[in-house]
Amino acid sequence: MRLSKRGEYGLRAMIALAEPAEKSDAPQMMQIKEISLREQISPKFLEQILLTLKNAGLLHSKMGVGGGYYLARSANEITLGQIFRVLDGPVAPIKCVSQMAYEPCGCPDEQTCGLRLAMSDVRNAIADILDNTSLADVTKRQSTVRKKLGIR
Amino acid sequence: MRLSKRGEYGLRAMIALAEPAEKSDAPQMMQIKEISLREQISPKFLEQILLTLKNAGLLHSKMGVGGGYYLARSANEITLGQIFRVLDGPVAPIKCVSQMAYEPCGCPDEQTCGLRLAMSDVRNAIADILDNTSLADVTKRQSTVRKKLGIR
DNA sequence: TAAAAGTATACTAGTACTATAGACTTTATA
DNA sequence: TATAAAGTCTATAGTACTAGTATACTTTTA
Repeated sequence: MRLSKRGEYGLRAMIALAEPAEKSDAPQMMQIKEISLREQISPKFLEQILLTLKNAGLLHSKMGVGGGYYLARSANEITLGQIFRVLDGPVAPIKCVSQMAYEPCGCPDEQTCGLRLAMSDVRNAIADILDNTSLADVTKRQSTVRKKLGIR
Repeated sequence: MRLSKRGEYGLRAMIALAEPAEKSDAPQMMQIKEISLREQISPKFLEQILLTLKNAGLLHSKMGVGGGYYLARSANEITLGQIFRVLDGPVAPIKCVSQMAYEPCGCPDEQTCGLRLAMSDVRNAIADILDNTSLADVTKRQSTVRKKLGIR
């Protein structure tokens, strides 16, 4: 049940972009280099990932000097589920329970397949979290934890 | 978030072995060939999978003529989580939230890493289902569905 | 017009996945 | 006691995927 590096890096980058800049509440524009440095990700690899996210409509970019990437929508309108699916594909552990990419899995009778029933529960549990957690939720939670620990 | 074929086949096989035989309530002994035929799995591949499950202590076997595989414990003492972990490894989507195979994931500060907090929720949701669903639960649910649909 | 920054593809080394093959061991039974 | 049925064990092969590099190109600003 693994999140790929692409997925991990993409999620980290999106969270970084969702963090409000110091003193300001506006989401920031950041450059590949900035993010790659801060999150310790190979800049060339990150480049690909951000491009994918951009082509999927989750990021916008500005080319040229002083350019960079920024969120296409506000942080509370982008969910972890959206990002995950772009980079890592369907959430479902097995195709026959996928909402976004259903395919029969070859069991004799799908309706009564016990594995399918159980995996369907798993899919729903994962999707429930990922689709109901926005980037804003994540950054909010981060700063709550920081405050509680007295950090920064 | 995918279940591998090994995991899928292994789970299917274990469920098949947990289904009580006709008229009897005792869990059955089945041969590789039987299971592979019934579940449409390459017998040689299934062989490996069952061996792994046996070496992990979830199955017992009888060699020689009239031999086969049978569950090492009763169906309500074997959970989907146990089977999953043997065949597909840790449940956690990212190593830094794994209970069974923790490893740092390289974020600057683990305590306040937003991705980690979210993925921890996901891990717990998956583990909660997998570790609290026994083979007996699965077969019970299967037969309930069958009854409701008036099948068999 | 030069440099900064994103865009787009192609490529590659390594690893994991999904099997397949073959030789070996154990057991029942004719 | 020989034979066949059945599990055991290890090696290997083809393919796909992963993670990352490389390179050439376009856009924008100063």
